[in-house]
Amino acid sequence: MKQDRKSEIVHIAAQLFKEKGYSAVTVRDIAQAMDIKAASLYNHIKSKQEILVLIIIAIAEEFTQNMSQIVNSQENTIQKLEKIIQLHIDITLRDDNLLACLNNDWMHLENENLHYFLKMREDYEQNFRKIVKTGIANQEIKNLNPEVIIFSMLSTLRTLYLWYGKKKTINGKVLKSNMIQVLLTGIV
Amino acid sequence: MKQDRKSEIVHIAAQLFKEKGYSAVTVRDIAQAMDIKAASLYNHIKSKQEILVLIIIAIAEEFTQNMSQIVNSQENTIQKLEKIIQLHIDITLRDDNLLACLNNDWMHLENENLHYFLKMREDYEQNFRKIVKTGIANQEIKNLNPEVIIFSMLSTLRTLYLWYGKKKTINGKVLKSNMIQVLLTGIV
DNA sequence: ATATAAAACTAACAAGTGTTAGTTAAAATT
DNA sequence: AATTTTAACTAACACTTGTTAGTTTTATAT
Repeated sequence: MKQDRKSEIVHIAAQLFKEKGYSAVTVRDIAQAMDIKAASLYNHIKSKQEILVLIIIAIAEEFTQNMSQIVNSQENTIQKLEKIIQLHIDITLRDDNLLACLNNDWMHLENENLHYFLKMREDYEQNFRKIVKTGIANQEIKNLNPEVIIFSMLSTLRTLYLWYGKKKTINGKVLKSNMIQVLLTGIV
Repeated sequence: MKQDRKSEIVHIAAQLFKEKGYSAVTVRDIAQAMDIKAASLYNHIKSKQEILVLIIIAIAEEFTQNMSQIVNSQENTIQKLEKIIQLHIDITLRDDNLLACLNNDWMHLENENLHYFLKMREDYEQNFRKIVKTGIANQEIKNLNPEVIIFSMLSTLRTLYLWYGKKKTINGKVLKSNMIQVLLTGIV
């Protein structure tokens, strides 16, 4: 089936992009990794750029949609933050290569796709900010600079793929409970 | 003086590398940003690669040296962790472009420089690990998975430049105290 | 078995890559 | 003022880039 081969290209490309970045990976590199010639890729994809779009946009939409559900739910702030941690862990464990690519290569998206991505990213952070500020107002979390809180949590969650790549031993549940403790209740 | 022009190239290149990554920036891009022709760059530098080396290695050595002092000092674990936070904040506020480049483009270093960098990075993390494990043994910090603690702190500190780029308003001291609170004592 | 579609191939393109050679203008030193 | 050094320039190189055209092989459907 056609979709299979295309998806194969996307996943192999994502792995290469993770290692060297979008710009440093040539279509000939991707073809070689699939054991075909570069021109043959174009039976399945429209351009190198299309590969990048397929990698990034789907995952970005998944984050956006889940965040929207979380922020609109009836749970308290702590539960919402735990759900966010869970979301990042789930996607990282499932698709760490795609996620690496989203994190490192989004700026090579072009035109509408770049704008669409940036809009989603902005919305995501805005929702995060809303949760944190509500939590501070409710005295569910400490009255610290919300931007520092958001940035600290997000940078850890966003780069989880870096660390998961090395230590695939730890299982999802243990990871989640450790992350929640470290990120929410601190280490001291 | 010759060194001035060379350093100018390095800093302008670092800014471009931060925006698009090492591979996506051409020597013609760098030249244009300096308002000269690409070939003229080669009166000052040996190669594009040399620029990358100059950007990354000096800062990596600065981290290595400071970490070595911290780990060998007589202070307690909390004080050591605070010193590490301080170190990252100081370098970020001073050289955020160089730091961005170190974080994103280190994999484009070649041969000995790549190995040298990776060795420094490994040593840095090893020293961090030692501090954390000692802190757990002394019951100065909670008995959580040390890798999760290290990863969480490091990913926040390493990507500080991302966030500082947007909000240059916050001053160093306030930033430091907020970071210490968030990273060490948690938000709940 | 034959016709159709899918997916590989070879060959080539135009544009862009880092870099070198040789030359000229500007600055610093004698 | 003459000379040397520094740093810019133009022109070109060999190679790599993403992509297209046209063709052949492989798999699917009739």
